[in-house]
Amino acid sequence: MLRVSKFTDYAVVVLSRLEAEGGVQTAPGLASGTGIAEPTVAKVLKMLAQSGLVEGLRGARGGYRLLRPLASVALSEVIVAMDGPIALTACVDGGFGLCEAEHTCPVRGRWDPVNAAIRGALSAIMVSEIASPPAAPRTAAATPMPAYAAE
Amino acid sequence: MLRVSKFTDYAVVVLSRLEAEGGVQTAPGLASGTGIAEPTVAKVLKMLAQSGLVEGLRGARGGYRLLRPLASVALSEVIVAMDGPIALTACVDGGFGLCEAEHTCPVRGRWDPVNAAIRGALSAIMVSEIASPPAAPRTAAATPMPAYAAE
DNA sequence: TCAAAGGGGACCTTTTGGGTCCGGATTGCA
DNA sequence: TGCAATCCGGACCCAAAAGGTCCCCTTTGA
Repeated sequence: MLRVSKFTDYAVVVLSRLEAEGGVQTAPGLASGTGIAEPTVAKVLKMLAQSGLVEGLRGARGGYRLLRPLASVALSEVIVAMDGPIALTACVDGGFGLCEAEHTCPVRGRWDPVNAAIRGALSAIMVSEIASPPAAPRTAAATPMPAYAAE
Repeated sequence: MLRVSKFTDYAVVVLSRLEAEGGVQTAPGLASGTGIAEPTVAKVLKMLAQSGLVEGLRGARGGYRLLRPLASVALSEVIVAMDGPIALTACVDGGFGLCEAEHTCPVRGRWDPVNAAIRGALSAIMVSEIASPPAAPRTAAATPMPAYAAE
């Protein structure tokens, strides 16, 4: 249903905890602090480290450290780190040979502006805006939300 | 990976075909015209009919008819019709009792502005913009697209 | 030298998306 | 009046991906 993976959700929670505590935190410590199972937290942190959002420090007294303040980390970066590149359809930017109805498909390549719009929207939101519990009251729903049939 | 279902893709193709041909089209006819398997097309059309985007005419000489021009149908409507409501996370607008770490989770309810932003972006794009093959050249990438690591 | 921690996989389980099929209801046409 | 075409609403099944766990190796401070 057009949703991000749970890992993205976890990542935001873990990042939030990392910034709240400050300094170097261990994976088990973050697990108990967030209530997420430890192996899962470890996996999330590994992925975040590979994307350069956190830094892993090995050895005894090691742990993970935030590399950038969450106010400068766009939500899209976290999503890309956890879920891979943001593309709403399988036909991304004109790949060939994958779609059998390639010659008849009138939609080829036309999803690009849609992807761009989504990326833009997610790049405008910083992780700190959804992570900080006692944060400044953000103007909720800056974008006009049309009235959908709430299923 | 933050993508819509194939059904949404199919729906856009079918709607496009429906508008291109005009009048009443049968499900088998649309299937052969689009290259999509017939049962799948039928399923897509059923869902579109339930959402009021097309109308099903029963009996012999029946078929499906477009109810509104695609230029007035927002892409978000199609996505909602096929994939259900647009909500990036499971915790939608403060549901209770589902998340075990409910009391410790610092992110509760804070995804709402994100959802709103996505909805807004998808509501601004009309189906005709991605459906029509010889359409007017739309200003691609109206939103600044940050440079991601293309995986 | 040892223990605490991250690194990088392989592996398994569950969910769900994607697709097919069937019987029933409706309606135009011969 | 019967028949055939067509939509309607499910149930059902399969495969792929997500979600989660575990193991062993490397690194490093005490």
